[in-house]
Amino acid sequence: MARAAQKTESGDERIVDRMATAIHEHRLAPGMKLSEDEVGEVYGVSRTVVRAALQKLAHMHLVDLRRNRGAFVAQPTVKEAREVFEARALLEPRTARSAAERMTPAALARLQSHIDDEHRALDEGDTGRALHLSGLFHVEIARIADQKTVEEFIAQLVSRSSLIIALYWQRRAALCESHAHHALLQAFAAGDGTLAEDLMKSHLLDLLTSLDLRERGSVPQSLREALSE
Amino acid sequence: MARAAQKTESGDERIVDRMATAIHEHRLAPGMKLSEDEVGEVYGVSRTVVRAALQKLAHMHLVDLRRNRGAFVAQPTVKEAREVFEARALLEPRTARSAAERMTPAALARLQSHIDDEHRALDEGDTGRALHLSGLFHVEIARIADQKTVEEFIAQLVSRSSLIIALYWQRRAALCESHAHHALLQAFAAGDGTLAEDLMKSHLLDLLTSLDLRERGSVPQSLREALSE
DNA sequence: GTGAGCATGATTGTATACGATTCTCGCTTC
DNA sequence: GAAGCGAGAATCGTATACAATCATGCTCAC
Repeated sequence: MARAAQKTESGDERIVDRMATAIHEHRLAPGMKLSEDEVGEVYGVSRTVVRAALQKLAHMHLVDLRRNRGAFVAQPTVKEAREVFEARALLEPRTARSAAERMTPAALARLQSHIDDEHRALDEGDTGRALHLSGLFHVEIARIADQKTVEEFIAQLVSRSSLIIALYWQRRAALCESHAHHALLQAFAAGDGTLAEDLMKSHLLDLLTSLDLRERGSVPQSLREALSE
Repeated sequence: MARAAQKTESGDERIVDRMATAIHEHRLAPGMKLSEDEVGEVYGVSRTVVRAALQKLAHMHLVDLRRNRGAFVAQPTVKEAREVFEARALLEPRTARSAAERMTPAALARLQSHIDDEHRALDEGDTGRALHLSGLFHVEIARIADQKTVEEFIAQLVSRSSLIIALYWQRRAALCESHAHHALLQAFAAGDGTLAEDLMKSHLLDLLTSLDLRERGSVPQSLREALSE
């Protein structure tokens, strides 16, 4: 997970990466059915490896595996959405502080390039990809903090945030995000851990308030789903 | 994960539970090879379901999956051990506070019964089982806090702590743990969130200092392993 | 016309089979 | 005698086949 591109990427890992990216970029919508045969045909592999990939995605809470029913792109509930951001609030601010204290010029450059990529994607109108890159910014911070364990948690939470945003986003201004990231970058450049921690805290709060988390569940895509739970 | 015993537990889940328990209770030692054929024979299932189970255990960092080499009970490094306890320090104190604020008589009783079970196991000399139950105490707190997302993370970290303790434990006095848990219980009973948070913080610190985390790797179990890395 | 019951098709769960990679161990060679 | 090498065995990775479960649409009774 989040490891540098390993040349011999075991079959299913390739599929996990591509499907995860598709979900992050909102090309696979929440609730969509992921038939094993269909996925296998797309990637030219058998159901065996598809099942392994789907299981890994299920562990990340990106897909929902229902016994004897199949795999579906996850549909986080309002409660789950809140919990994800509460968990992020516990983990990320302190991690940002650690990152600031361990910052190096090379790491700073990587963060800057993430922001640049994000802006470029935004200019090209590819908001899905911009969102994905925006998430990677957060994961990169955890990596710089040299906390692999926390990094994995954050990576998972960022992933799930993608789905949450797809379902509950209400505000148009995606620009504020870039501003927040830019401010963080400056704190990192200054090596100001306290500032970085505070900025991250308010950035997450800002993200949370930009969601419409009034109890209503998601807009059911079919009558069946509206009644099934 | 951590769900109430579902009657129709999909084949591999049964194996995951039993193997995880075996690892938690230190019946499966770190570094031990887990041959797919062998495991399948033990549980009377085919390699297909064994592979699924091993994959899930790998996601929890309880087993280490090496491509074309097989599955092994994980051997956390010193660095990993530190990271796990740092992550716990980020998550658990605040979660304990939440739990204290949401405490109910029924939840309090469940915690008490956990402690009782732990003492009983200790009296019977089953330190492995006592350790396992001691971990479940922490997970139960997260459940009471009604934070499923954080609960899953804590469950994983507690699991990994089991392996870490198996490798790096140096202090005999397992009793201090029970004392800490008892003190926590009283804070919960009083509904004192601040106290619970502080107690949890120092409890985790105490756990950490009871480990011998000087750089030395693990004691290799075979000459081969001593030389392989 | 409506609703229950059943048969059929589709999809997942599990087992088995085969090819690929790694490990073992005896043999050759220096 | 020790190091390098290669054939055989063991183990893993993937594909395929079959069994179990669920969804769909029909028939038929009311």
